[in-house]
Amino acid sequence: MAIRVAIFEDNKLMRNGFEAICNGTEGLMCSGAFADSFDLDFKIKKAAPQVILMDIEMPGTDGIAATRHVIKKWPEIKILIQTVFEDDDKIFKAICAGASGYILKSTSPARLVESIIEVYNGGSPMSPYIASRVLKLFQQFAPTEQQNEDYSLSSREKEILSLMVEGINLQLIADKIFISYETVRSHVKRIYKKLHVASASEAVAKAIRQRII
Amino acid sequence: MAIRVAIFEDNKLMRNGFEAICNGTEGLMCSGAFADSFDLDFKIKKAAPQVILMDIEMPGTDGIAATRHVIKKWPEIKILIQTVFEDDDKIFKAICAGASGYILKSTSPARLVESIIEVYNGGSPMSPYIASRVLKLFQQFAPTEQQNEDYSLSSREKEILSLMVEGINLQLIADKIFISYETVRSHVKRIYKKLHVASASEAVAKAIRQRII
DNA sequence: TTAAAATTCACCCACCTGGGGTATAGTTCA
DNA sequence: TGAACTATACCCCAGGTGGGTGAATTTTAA
Repeated sequence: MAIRVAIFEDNKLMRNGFEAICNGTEGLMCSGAFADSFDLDFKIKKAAPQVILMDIEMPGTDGIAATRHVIKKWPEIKILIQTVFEDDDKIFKAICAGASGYILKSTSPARLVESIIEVYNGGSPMSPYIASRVLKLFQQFAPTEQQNEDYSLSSREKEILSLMVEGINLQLIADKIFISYETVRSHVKRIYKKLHVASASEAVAKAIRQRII
Repeated sequence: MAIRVAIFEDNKLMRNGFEAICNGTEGLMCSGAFADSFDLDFKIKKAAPQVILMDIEMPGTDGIAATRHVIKKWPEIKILIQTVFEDDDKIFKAICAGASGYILKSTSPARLVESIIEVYNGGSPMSPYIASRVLKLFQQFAPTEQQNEDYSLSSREKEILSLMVEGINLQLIADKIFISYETVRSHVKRIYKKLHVASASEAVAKAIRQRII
């Protein structure tokens, strides 16, 4: 029994190309090729796909919202995102929406077919670059058991750093923890030295990324 | 120039097998094959690898701790974990330790070679099952799908914001993207309005937390 | 108990920043 | 074809920030 694949892709050339690839491959068949996500439910019901090849940029709801919607309604359908976007935000949102794989438009037809079969079998094909971005993001968000490089901030310093992360300015921090403005500045300067940074932005970025606070 | 690969694997048969595969492949060479991670630094210095094929179960410090150590000391070395373990905890720890890829022992020699080349080129090969586990874990740990407000930053604004996140000051940003200092300031002010913030730290914090860039 | 941190406070100075303007050229879209 | 937006650029000004230095007091660790 061939795997039923639905295609959402607004570019006609690509859509036809994907359709041809699917139908030309043993074990795959295209059960629907659509240019937009209007009437999404109707299209899904009609195509009854097991795998969806989903473009992100599309008329109607974009591919990520469509993914979220489909996964919620038909959790058994596997969705393979295929797009030109390689920015972290898109990757992140697509994964959170429940996509099973994420490949770039530059992927070869052979690899595309492989990927469709892989998602169908429960795997998660990703283009190499995407995979490395996912790992990077993962490292960022993981509840760090990683021994955070020890900058040996004192507790007061940590306290002040976390207030800085809130975006509170130094004068207000002083008021908040009942010490003088100049003292706050002393602490801040020491924090910069310990973190090897030279500005509030850098300190904040480092604090958040490395969960120092 | 062949990619220098070091192998850490306690099973002699497998170690010899991997070594043979590397040396038998155009573009790869095994610059060291070790059964344990004792004297790790010495072994790394001796082999001077660009990619390490790392087993998890090993005498001495286990492969994950070894990964953590090597990445910290030689961040440019790419580490490809190869193991029989497919449990979430191991996967999770390996990624957090800084591994670039994670493949199973069941991987074919051809795929193994591909994977080594992929990590060397900055990609992150993962066995299909591992990849799907990573996505699952990712969904678990991802900061709760706060409906990412759309701040509709222009691409220039995003570019500048991301430079700010790097901690680069406005003058240097101007130099870097070849526009005047005052123009950068104009952009920055507009960014602040769009993000409803009033300082660089706040903007950076918001950008990182909500992955706006 | 003595040395080393941590915490507190102050002053100086140059420069950066945030907020307020204004203005022009180019693009896009209705 | 205008309106809206974007990118570019400049001005002013008050106040914030980063860096340096110095010093007193308390807490912690050796």
